[in-house]
Amino acid sequence: MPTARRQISQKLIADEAGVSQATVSLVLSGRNVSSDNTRKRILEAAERLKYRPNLLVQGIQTGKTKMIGVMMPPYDFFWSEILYGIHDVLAAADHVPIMLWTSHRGPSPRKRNAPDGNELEQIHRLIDRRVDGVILWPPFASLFSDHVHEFSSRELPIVTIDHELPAEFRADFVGSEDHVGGRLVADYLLSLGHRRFGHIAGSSVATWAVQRRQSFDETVARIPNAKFKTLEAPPGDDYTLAIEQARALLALPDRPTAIFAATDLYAKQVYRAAAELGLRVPQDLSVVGYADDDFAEEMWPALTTVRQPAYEMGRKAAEIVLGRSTGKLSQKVPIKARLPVQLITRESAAAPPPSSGNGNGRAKSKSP
Amino acid sequence: MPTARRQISQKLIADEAGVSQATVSLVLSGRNVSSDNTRKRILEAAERLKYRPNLLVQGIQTGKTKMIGVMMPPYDFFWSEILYGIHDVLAAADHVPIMLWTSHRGPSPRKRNAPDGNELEQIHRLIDRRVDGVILWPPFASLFSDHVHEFSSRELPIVTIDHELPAEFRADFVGSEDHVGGRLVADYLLSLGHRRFGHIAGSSVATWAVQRRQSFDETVARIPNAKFKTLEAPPGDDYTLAIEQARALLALPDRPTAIFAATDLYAKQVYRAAAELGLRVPQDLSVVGYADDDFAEEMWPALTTVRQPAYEMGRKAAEIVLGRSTGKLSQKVPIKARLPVQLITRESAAAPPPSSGNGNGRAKSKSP
DNA sequence: TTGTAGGCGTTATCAC
DNA sequence: GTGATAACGCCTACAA
Repeated sequence: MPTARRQISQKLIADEAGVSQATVSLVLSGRNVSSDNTRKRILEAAERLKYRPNLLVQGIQTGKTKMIGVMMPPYDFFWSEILYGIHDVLAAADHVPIMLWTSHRGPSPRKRNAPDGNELEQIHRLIDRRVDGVILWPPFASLFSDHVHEFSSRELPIVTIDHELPAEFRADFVGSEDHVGGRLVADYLLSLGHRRFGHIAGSSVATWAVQRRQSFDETVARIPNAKFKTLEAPPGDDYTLAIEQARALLALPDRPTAIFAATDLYAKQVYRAAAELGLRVPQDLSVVGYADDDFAEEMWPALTTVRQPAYEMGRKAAEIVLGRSTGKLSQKVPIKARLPVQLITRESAAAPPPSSGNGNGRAKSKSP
Repeated sequence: MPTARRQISQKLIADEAGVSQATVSLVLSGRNVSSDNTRKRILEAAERLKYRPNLLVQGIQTGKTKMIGVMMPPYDFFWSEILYGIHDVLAAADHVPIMLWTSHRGPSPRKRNAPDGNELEQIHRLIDRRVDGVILWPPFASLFSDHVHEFSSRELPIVTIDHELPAEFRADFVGSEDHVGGRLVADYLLSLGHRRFGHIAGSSVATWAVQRRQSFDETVARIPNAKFKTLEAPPGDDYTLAIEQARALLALPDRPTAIFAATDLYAKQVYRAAAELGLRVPQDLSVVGYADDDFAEEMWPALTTVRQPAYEMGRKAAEIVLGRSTGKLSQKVPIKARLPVQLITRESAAAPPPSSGNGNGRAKSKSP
């Protein structure tokens, strides 16, 4: 009968097997080719006692906790997919994610996405538990980069997703080809005959947003008679703002015939604003989103959008933190991984209405 | 210049402040009203050195890691809401969730939800890190209840959501009024005039499914001339099966005029099956879902469904584990918390078609 | 191959 | 109030 509420330790196994605790440690960790005899006794005792190693102790001993801080909420389909990717890679490597975030809720009318002022505390919760590295989602990385110094000053591996941190942080990055995505959309809309564009760009401090915007704008700007109007959002809650921006774009004197929304969530708001004005998508207004969220193909009409390989992005991010943590990834200069994107053509974009006074369909698009 | 790669410890602070390490411990943990003098010196030194406590050590000392195992994926909107609830309560209590699960992906055509055979390993990852308690989602709790013994035998607090474990596990439970939800749906459909029902019930081993089914069936069975056909799913992947079940129900000789889907996901499949047959919802077929997932109101037509207070359920679950872990919750008998549900009436249910040969609208529903 | 002993960064129990 | 000193459970030389 073991004393009181004591854990089942290697010491216990040692006693059972008649060896020293050190030997148990060696055998259980497989670092030692002990004699088959003692080895067997130890293994059996461990089995019998249902021994389980204490990774806390291992952590303070080895400096590795096999825990990764993941500051990212299950915000929507896209981010959940990324979480799946992270999870799978970590689990396969015998690591676990500690998932934290700093806003109370997610998107959709029922949710909010406001910072709650506890960013520093959350960071400290990770540091105090000595995670081996962290993965950060864009709003956090962009809004609270000061706090991120808490990580970098302790030389914790950092990977950001969809937002590049300044070089001083020495953070790795995983994203998708945002600089390609904007161009894909622009080319597509131009080829349909559109010449007046609106763009709901998202936060001006988020690199994913900036790059989508730039590549879109640049591509459109090359066409002589094309016009475009871009609306940015201030850092912070951009979702509720999107509906107002959509209304603003549609109220323009020279109303755009196509709107590029930098996320599918924004696109949804564009649909609403269009409906308010009795504009039909795509007959009166073409809309293109970004991300290929799960609801995109069920929107009505189904949303044309740019698909990012979310699950793979999550995997990649996890692989990088693990690589940094274990030292297997030695490349000094921060990694900037960009996975390929793909235009998913559905039903929300078509040729502009004939009366629109600019481009009017593929056939005539070359004769201004 | 501190030696090598040593952590900033209480010992260091002690040296800086000219006191013993023990005193530092007392002051930092606020367990002691030291003289204002030393207290100040210690606090300043800690600040200067950017000291951060090591919760790993604290964990092996106190037996509390302030980490909660959350075996639940960001499966969809509903489960993400629950995760938000859990997260918020844990964070407020200075705890963190370790989120793990055992299937590779979630729902939707792009996802799967099959067990991956790593359930035991995942459980051990939590135990090895000495979490203070665990929260389990239904598929896990119902499919792998054997493994759950790993927790209960170590007397770890267990809270299951939406699925009640047998008494031997001494597990607490949080759910919603599934026994009310089924009745709400039945009453509503009956009042519309329906008399022939189909029910896609989900797994027969999940208590949420069983209770929704029972309360639905019982309510319908009270009506003399009402018929109903219920299809269950075997344990495991029920999502891909739902479309087939929907087809089967609609192929019945006496085709149901209303189908109650035990989840919104199933309801979506019913829409598909109906579309395949050219049946219109709700004119030819009424459909009611369950959960009020985020896509429910955007389905076409908008889905009538039963809303569960997901976020609150998550909060409740976290409050219970915390209560158990800290001992503040002393009630011996397992808690069974059921939060209220609410019928959300939208557009997917209406009176049955006149030609349906059974009930035909509210007006005549009382004269058979 | 196996045992001894020191240390990891705390908390906890005593004395002083 | 404060300081030794012993745990906590394990890893890691270093010895034997």
